[in-house]
Amino acid sequence: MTELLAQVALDVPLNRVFDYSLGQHQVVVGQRVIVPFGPRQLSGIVVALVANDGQHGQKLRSILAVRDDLPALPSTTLALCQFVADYYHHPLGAAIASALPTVFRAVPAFKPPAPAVVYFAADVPRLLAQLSSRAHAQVRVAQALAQPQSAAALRRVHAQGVVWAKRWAEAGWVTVAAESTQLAAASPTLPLNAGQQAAVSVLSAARDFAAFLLYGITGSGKTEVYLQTIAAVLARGEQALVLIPEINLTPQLEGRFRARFPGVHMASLHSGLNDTERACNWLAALRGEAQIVLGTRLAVFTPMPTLGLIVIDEEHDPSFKQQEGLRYSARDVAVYRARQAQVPIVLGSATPSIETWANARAGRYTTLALPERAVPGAVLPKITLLPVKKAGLIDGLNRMALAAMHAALARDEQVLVFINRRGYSPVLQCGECGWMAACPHCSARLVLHLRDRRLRCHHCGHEAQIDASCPDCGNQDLKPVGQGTQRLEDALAVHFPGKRILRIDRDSTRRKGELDAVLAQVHAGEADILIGTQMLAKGHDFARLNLVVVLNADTGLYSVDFRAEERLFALLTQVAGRAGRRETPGEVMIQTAFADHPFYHQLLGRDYAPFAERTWRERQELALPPAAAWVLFRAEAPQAEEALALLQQIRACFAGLPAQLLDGLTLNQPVLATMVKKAGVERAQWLLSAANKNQLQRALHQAMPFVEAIQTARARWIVDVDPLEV
DNA sequence: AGCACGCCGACT
DNA sequence: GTCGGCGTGCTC
Repeated sequence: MTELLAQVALDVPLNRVFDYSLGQHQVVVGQRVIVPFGPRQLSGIVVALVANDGQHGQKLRSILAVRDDLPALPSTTLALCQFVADYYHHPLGAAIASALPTVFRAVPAFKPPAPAVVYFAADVPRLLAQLSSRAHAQVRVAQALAQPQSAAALRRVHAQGVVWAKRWAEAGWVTVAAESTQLAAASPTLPLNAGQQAAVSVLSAARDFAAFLLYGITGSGKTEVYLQTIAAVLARGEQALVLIPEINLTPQLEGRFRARFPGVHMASLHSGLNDTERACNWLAALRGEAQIVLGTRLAVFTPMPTLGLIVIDEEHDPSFKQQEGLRYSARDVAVYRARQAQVPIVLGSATPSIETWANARAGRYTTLALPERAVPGAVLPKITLLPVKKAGLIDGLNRMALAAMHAALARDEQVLVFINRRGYSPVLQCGECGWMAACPHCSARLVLHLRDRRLRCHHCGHEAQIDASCPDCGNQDLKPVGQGTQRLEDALAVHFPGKRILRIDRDSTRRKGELDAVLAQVHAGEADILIGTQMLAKGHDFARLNLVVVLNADTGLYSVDFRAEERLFALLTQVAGRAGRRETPGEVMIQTAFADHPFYHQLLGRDYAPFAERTWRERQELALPPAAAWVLFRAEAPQAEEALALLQQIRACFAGLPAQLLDGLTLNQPVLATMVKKAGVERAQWLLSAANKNQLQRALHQAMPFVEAIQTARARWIVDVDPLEV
């Protein structure tokens, strides 16, 4: 009988698995094990059991422990991780690690907390009769038990509250019950318009794999379509996986789902949860107890034994692509997973990514259009373009924008001014010689933050004193150039005396909970003018807000990044969605120097389709994704030359491929990164372009072993398949 | 990625 | 004389 070895995937940056003898342990594939690894111990997942062919000799070590805090991962989850590892050219162990909650990556066994319970005394007088009337604290706790009380609530009544309640429970005077989900009445199912009805019918009927683009303008009621489709999935006894962007309005959407499905076990998986909550929710999904899983991109890996539907809301959102480590696209992984699990997937957006658009127009995805707003009579906000002429601007604002703001404020409405630049001004410049304050660690300007009288680098966090005079020529006249949120706040305070101005950016909402507090202030009507960055673009629904002014939209046009226009369209559509969500029509004023650009023509047309079509044609003409497949190698080193040299070596690994694999590939030259120096290291990148993803993957699979074998002293590289930002 | 081993500067 | 800097080498 041959001895079996466990192949264990470990979260180390080595592209292989490690073999261990089983020792005395019973081991199955998918199980979590603790193994010795050099001088330390690591947690890993058994990915295969193979016969020992004796090739390891004395090197073979034995599994130290099998953890039963986690059921063996299903083979489908392992297969999904294997696909992700192969496609993104990342070690399997790292892929599995990113699929697991953090507690299952650590060596100690995870101990789930005791389920939350409530204490309750059905007969308080009988309980009180047992107590000495002089035991005032006990009496207070007993009286509180007339209502069901959580342990935390009892502790607030008295430090010993829980201890006493447990004692009384043993004596039978108090009952202990699981903290049941509040069985409130379900929020009503909303009536559907024709488009929504058609979408729900098609989606509810779909079995097996099918991909749908739910293409609905802002306010067209996509969420209601998800909810009613999910209701059908739950009725079949299947689980639904809902992926949402990484933004701070997860609680709102979660609330809406919970309200609709009050008795349904819903597990959320997002950054707002602590490690324990996340592990518990994840386990509930794995055991099939959680019927709905709602989470950000990391939730795409959650094992779900009876998965019946995947929903990706705001599928165009860049946060679905992980920007470090394993650089996966949760949207693309989700489509693969839907195919693997033979279930339908819905990608919803008002402004679909061009990738999804191309899939839809090629017939790979079925388009379900929601052309009308869900609330009858609700109108789209009016969009006006305002010219930016240096002479015509007052503190960066067009006269008409100022006039519209005055009018809106006079009607007691709120105004949102959207500016995508934090700080006071983005540049501090010498009026004499042109010197500008620059970061010593990055090839970037320092941003002037006048509030705390500091210069700050937005890329590495470096801070510096404001120079009294120009370090180059000694001139005392250093001027802030350009406008940020702080400077705008100062300017608006002068223009609108007495109005309450609230600035909402990363500087003003740095600490946890601060943003929620500020938003609550807005909802309570404690602000007249809101100044916001990107943060405010998404989701927030302010009732009294009808005017939105966008200041520096143009930075998205004529950008080096070919996806900038696409992002700007999505952003402005979302910003416009902030205005006039109720009965009053909203107004959006966009200050631009390029009013003639086809982009604005199409934005004003309020129809994404012509923009998407033009963009898709351009991508085809220029062979840009998704009309081509890209992989980007990034390298960093103390000196840019070393990074470039490493990229040349990587390039050589591809240049040496056989001719039939080179066909359709474009091997560009390594170039310096847009921001060469960042946080003290110098960076360069090399782009490899292929006619399609298959060709790219074939070349990568041939060449990557050679790339991984490159020995470098000081330079590091990473690979980014389907990069979002170039 | 960690962590150990291994050879050169400023301290009790 | 040692404490400790981080270069490079290995992990079944």
